[in-house]
Amino acid sequence: MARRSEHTREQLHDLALKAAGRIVAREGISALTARRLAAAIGYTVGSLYLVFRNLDDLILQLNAQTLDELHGQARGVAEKQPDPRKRLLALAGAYVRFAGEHRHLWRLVYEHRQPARLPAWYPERVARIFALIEGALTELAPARRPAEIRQAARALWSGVHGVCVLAMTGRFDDSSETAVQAMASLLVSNFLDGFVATARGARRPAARRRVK
Amino acid sequence: MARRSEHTREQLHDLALKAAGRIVAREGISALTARRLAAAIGYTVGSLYLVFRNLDDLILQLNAQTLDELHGQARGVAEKQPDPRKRLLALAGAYVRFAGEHRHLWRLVYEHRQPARLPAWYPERVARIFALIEGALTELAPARRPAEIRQAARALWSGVHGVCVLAMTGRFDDSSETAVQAMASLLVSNFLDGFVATARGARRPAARRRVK
DNA sequence: ACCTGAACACCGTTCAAGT
DNA sequence: ACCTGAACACCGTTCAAGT
Repeated sequence: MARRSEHTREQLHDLALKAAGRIVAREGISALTARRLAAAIGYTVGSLYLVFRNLDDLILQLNAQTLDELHGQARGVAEKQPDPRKRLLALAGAYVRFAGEHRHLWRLVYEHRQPARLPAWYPERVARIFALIEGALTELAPARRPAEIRQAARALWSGVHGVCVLAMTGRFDDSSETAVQAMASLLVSNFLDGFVATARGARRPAARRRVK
Repeated sequence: MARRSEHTREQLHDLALKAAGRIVAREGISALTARRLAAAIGYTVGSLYLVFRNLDDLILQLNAQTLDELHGQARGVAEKQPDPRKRLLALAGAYVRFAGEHRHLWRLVYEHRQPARLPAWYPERVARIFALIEGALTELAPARRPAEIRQAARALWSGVHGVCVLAMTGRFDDSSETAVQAMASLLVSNFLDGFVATARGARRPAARRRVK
């Protein structure tokens, strides 16, 4: 039939990406198939391959979109909180909330098998989110070297991420928002207590006052 | 052809499970297909459905096997370390090592979409591993209530898990064993410092000595 | 009773053919 | 030039038919 070009290449691209997001959000990751997506935008499978290299490419771009949205939310939260400790707790809360609200899209971000050669714009998206964490950690422990801050940001945020992963995949008996929020807060506050306490002097705090 | 019954039902079951483990370990999760697995054990697809309800059922049993192996390694490490703090660090190290050595099998454990009604023996497997963490945390902070210990164990281990997740899926610039081990150690030691410090008195340590 | 293998309803991806 | 839709080589799962 070869329909008249009702959309430019770019429009088709955006149309497909938006539809893909809707499908994943509403019906889960496995519902995203080439045929299903093509039907949703009123084209046939073949057309998708005119705009994307393959499904992996499409998913990567969808994930970038998700990361952008996450970054937007995180920045909004970070801007409202001048105290770095409270800011980190708020960021963890925002992360948990985001994962809960967009479970499938969020799962797709980290479950998707990355291609060997990631386009440069992808890690940049991840780095932008980590920058918020690093900023707060630097304010909290200004004496730390940049490399230490980097490592701490990654360790801490992996931790928060891990809490979400296990919660979202139903590995806890209680996976309610509040229970998960509490766990994330516990992890962050204990980590920060330790991180700040060891900022100066011995890498590990000296013997503590014994419980009487 | 209907081959003579060379194996009992049980032998066929074990044969398939072992072959599945080998395939996942060597060729990755996506290589595990019914046809591929059937060929590996010298039967046809149909036979698999005589022994397993479906592929999901098979994967669940494979994951239980993986969890058993992980538990074995963890217990071995735990027994050798009487000091609870060092034990937790050793356990984190063992977890990171296990994830690195059995990346695909380990990924399958937490990426596999769990059926709505898990058989009881599955969560028991997970609980056995958490018990090791809870034991060490109790020794470290005996004043804590069991519910707090439980929550802390989950928060901390989710954290260690998260470090592995991001490392294994190549989200860090440096995903070498030593780099990941360092991150896991950092997370655990800072968390424990915080956890022990706040065990008594204020939930958050009072103002600290200022850097001069 | 045990096992086969064809069948069904799907996949991702390609590409000659139509307009 | 744009888009189709059939084709290819796969999936998981079922089940009548063979021994």
